Amino acid sequence: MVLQKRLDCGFSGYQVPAIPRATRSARKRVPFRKRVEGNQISAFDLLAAVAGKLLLDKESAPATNNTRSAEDQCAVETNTLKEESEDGYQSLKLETSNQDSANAEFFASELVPQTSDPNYSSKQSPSLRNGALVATSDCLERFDAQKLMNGKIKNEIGGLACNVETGPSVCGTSGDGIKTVSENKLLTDEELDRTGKASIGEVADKCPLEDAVVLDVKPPALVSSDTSIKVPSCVDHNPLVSFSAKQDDVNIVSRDDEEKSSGCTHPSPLREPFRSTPHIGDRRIRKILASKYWKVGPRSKNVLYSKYDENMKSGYCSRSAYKHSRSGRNYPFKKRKFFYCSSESNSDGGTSNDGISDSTENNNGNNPILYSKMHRVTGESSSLADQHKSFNSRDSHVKLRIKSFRVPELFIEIPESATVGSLKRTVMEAVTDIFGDGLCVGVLLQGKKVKDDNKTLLQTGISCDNQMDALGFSLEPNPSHTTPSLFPGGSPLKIPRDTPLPLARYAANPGLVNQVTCDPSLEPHMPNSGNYIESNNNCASSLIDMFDKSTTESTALIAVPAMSIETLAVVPAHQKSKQSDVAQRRIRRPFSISEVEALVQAVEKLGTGRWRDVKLRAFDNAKHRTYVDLKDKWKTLLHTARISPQQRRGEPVPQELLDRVLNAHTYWSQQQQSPESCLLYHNSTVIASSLHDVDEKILG
DNA sequence: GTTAGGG
DNA sequence: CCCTAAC
Repeated sequence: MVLQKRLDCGFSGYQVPAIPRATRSARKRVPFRKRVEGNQISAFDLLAAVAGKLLLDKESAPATNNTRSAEDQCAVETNTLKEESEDGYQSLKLETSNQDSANAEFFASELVPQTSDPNYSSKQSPSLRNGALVATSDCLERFDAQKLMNGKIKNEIGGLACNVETGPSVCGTSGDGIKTVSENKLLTDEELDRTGKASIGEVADKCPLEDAVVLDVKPPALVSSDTSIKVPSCVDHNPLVSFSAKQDDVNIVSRDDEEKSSGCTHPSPLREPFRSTPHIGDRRIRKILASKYWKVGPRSKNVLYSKYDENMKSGYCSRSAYKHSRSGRNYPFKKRKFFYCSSESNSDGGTSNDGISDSTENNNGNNPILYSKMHRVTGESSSLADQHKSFNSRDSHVKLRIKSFRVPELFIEIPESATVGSLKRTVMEAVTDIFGDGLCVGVLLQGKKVKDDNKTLLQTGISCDNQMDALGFSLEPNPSHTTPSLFPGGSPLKIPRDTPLPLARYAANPGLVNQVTCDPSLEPHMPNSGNYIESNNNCASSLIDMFDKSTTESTALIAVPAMSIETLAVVPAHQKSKQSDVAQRRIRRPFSISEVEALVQAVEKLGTGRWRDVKLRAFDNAKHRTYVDLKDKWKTLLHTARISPQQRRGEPVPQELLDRVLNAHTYWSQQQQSPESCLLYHNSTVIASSLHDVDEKILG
């Protein structure tokens, strides 16, 4: 049979924007909308997702009206970089960045000390516990919700790690309006003007809370590299609110390759919103997202594998994730039904994720209006507020700038015959899956994960004086599923099984015929005529093994990690054991045509019932295929062969192979019953060709 | 450890 | 793919 040749592409990142080079050079802004319509892969979606994610936590941000001032409008710049990875694969790096730091800034708001009071925490959205990083970009505001929705954002997420670099530091006291020095001169007056127009109120109006609820929009995941987002510190996470900006306002700015250094992307999970502080950090930090290896479970025909970063291993994996992932794929953002500790958090208007608050010059966090609003909205307890206040007054701000987010490396294998469109869809799906549901941000200080969300930055050691290089951020799975640490007193680990967890499944579009697999280093392989699925298997297996390894070792799952390692660490022994008891379900790896070919050939020769031999003969090198798998596959092949083509799903198996399956099955069935019929059978011209090996063997 | 079959 | 009974 003819197998399609596949192309393997390694993606170290996605370049969001496909902004025309020329444009970029010119540093012009490209209307967001335009880009979207441009059928770009979704830079838009990606951005939206990212932005949304960062900005909102729908769950956590129920009702906030506040938004960031219009002034905060930010432009997202995109940078397209092409990289050549070591393995020779082409890597596409998608980076978006805000062009104007002045316009878009990503600030890390201080963490608000939280009380240990369980009640308190329960009220908060899980993500809120600490300072939230909220990044809101004006530009993103509007499109966000809808776009995001359209963007199919999925729940599960892998972890991303990013490093924060210290950017040009701007230190200011809380009182200072922190004005970021714009590195870019890109903004035009007009732009600036525009930016300034939107008022908070307007924004709020635009984004009614209800909408958010109704839509159940998930915070988009984010990711854009080099994107600086300014978020009012007081901004709620309410997606709607955040995205209230007009579309017009949203611009993608292409930026020159000036700052390519940033290859990082980082996500900021909204899940853990920080209570944004009115103050803005003094420093601007550039976060670099280190790409990790993400592993993606195969979906239907297409399989995307991404490497998961070791860091990510930290354990964001969960078996449950796998199962959930199936359902997780619904794009319409489902409202997350379950909140970790309390469902209240959802309704809690107070929730705000503010991790990074965007501050404009005005809002430095000092903006009284925003401030008050924030409190009101968040509904923080007075005590908390007080703490907050005091904290702020004496504390200097740490200003963080996220330079870029880097999408985890993904490897895609797709037939040459696949269309570009299918490739795009596949990639898009992979990306949306990854960012899909929410990401939470993990903070790493000098390589160590900062677990205590209640500690202040100061207490944690993150201060203006610190080397920001030591600060890193990682993307973690949605906290709502995992954030035990947030509830010191409670038992975090309850992960309700019945609760629909967002899953992440990186499945390729079902409609696609492409098979995406991993293997960067391998050349496209053709099935061998021999029984062995040689290189093919080897490659695949090696990759898979790698995946498996990382998965098991790290405990991190590809898709939706249920919890982080740390989380696990704090889990009670019994719970832990419980988890460990449940072996992780293996990732689904659809059989390729070449594998089917090999299987059929082996079975024709060896017969059914000798799966171990079949395994050794044809899949000895495919470590991930057990004889049970082969047996099961044969079973399904047989079933497939017996049903009408219309009823078949998945990557179509050549009829020829199916015919051989039926013939072999018939033949061997007869063999078992009456060995004598063997000869008779062999004479049959129908199977003769396919069974000639068998003949030889038998006859010989 | 394999096989076979249901889930 | 998982789980298990049966061998």
